[in-house]
Amino acid sequence: MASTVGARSAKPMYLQIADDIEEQIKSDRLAPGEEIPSEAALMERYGVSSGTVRKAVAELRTAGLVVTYQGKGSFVKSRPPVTRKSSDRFRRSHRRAGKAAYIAETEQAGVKPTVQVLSIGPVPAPQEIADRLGVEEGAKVLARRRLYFSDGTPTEEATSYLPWDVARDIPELFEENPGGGGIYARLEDHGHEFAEYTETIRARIATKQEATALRLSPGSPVIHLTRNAVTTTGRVVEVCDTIMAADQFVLDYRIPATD
Amino acid sequence: MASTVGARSAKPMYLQIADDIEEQIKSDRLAPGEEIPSEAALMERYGVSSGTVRKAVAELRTAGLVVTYQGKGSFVKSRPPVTRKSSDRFRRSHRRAGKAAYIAETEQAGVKPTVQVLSIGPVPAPQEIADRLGVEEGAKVLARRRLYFSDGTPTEEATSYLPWDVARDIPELFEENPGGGGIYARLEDHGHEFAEYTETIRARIATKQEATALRLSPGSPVIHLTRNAVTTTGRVVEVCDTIMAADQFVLDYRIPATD
DNA sequence: CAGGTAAACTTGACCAAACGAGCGATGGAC
DNA sequence: GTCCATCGCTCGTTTGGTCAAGTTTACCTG
Repeated sequence: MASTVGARSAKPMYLQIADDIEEQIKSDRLAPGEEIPSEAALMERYGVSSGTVRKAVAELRTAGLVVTYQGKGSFVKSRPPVTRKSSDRFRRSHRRAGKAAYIAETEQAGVKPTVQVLSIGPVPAPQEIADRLGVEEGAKVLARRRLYFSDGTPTEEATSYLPWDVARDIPELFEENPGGGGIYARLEDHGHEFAEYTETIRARIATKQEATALRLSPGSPVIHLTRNAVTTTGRVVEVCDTIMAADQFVLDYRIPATD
Repeated sequence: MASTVGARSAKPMYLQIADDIEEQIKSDRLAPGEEIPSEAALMERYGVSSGTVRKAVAELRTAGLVVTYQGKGSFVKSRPPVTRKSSDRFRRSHRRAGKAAYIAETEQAGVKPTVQVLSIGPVPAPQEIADRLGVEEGAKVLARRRLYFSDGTPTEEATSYLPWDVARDIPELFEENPGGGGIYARLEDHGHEFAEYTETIRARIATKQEATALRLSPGSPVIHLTRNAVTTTGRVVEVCDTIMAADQFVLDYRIPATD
């Protein structure tokens, strides 16, 4: 495979090299999981310095096309099955069938979902969470923090916050496995009938902590989704704060036409 | 302001310098729009080489905290008023009051919205659009491409696609200004009564073209939102494909609890 | 004062090199 | 066969530049 990059081109060398490799990835000449040429090989092939090939590889990382490991090399990112999160995942019928929302949503993606509970216990409510729950900032709330995996890859980190006066009456909420249908089923078992769920969506670049938790390259985008679970009395009995790897999810919503 | 960075620290110098500057930004010692020290000044202040300060500044760019112009310097990104897109923006009452959806949504953000029409005319329908409109790929559809600005800053690039047999009966759709209430009002005037809007949300890093159009730094995240406007007969009479600067928008959705 | 030009300043692309940290294969000792 | 040390390969951090491209400031002339 000869280099087709000319020194006379107006485009910077590092972009030309990145484009070449991107083209190979897009045309499957470099398959997902396959290693791209090492820095030394690229330096020789394109006749440029180490700094220039590093900048090219950094471009590919920024574009989300490769992932790099020190001492190993750079690999084409595999494109995982995408999970669609639709409104249907909160149907009571799923819960009655023993399925928590995350089970319902990953089933159609054909991936094996697992969940790792990171912590369960009382915390002081951060400002935004307190506002949403209608409690004082710093008030005691129950936090359930967990990491979701699809086919062994971490895709989502989520923390549910529940008002203490609601949580303390439901012992399953303090267990790693809250039982069939998840915590929403347990809340319903205790008389909290849901009227609606509101979701707030933001997107940004992952923080260092998030990138580590979700095994993302620095600079990767994440979706930040915050959900209120609202009962028929208008009370918010759970706020779920979620960070998701953006390339792993598609969110679907339906908005009825109203006057 | 003395440098507090020690050579014996385990953290790489470039990250320490980036953290220092980030701390100044976060504590408003460097205000939005203000210039951070030049590369030469940072080199002298921290006693490091140009490559190291450049790497530090690149970190800040990746984190979305600064924007850099060749020949000028690096500036703290201003944090613009955030526009919330909620379900309410599609209310018929807004349209009857002469407001298109984008007017309704920017009003509460206190920003001055403007729109620049980039092109209006027939195009062959791309695959995903064709699938959504229920036409053949490549079929003739009307495309209305525009750029939205808040307070003079581009925030969103949107293309509406309408089936040709629907569009050809509505002359206003071929004009830059389709009239009060926007194209949804014109579609309703012609008997297309809306039942619902479906929205599909993705997030990713902006392409080069998108970054240029929205004046974003390379590596900035965008929200990709695709909406179907569905009539009471179940027909999709418009697909709107939108790329939004992620830091400028918050999306709100309500999901009714159903069985 | 206004306009043009040159100099100074700033970032972008690129070079060449050194050393540290991490990974995996290989070979030798037990 | 297992374990450990060594070596070669790979990327991460850093140095110390040069030249190109863009912006701003200073100076000179009309």
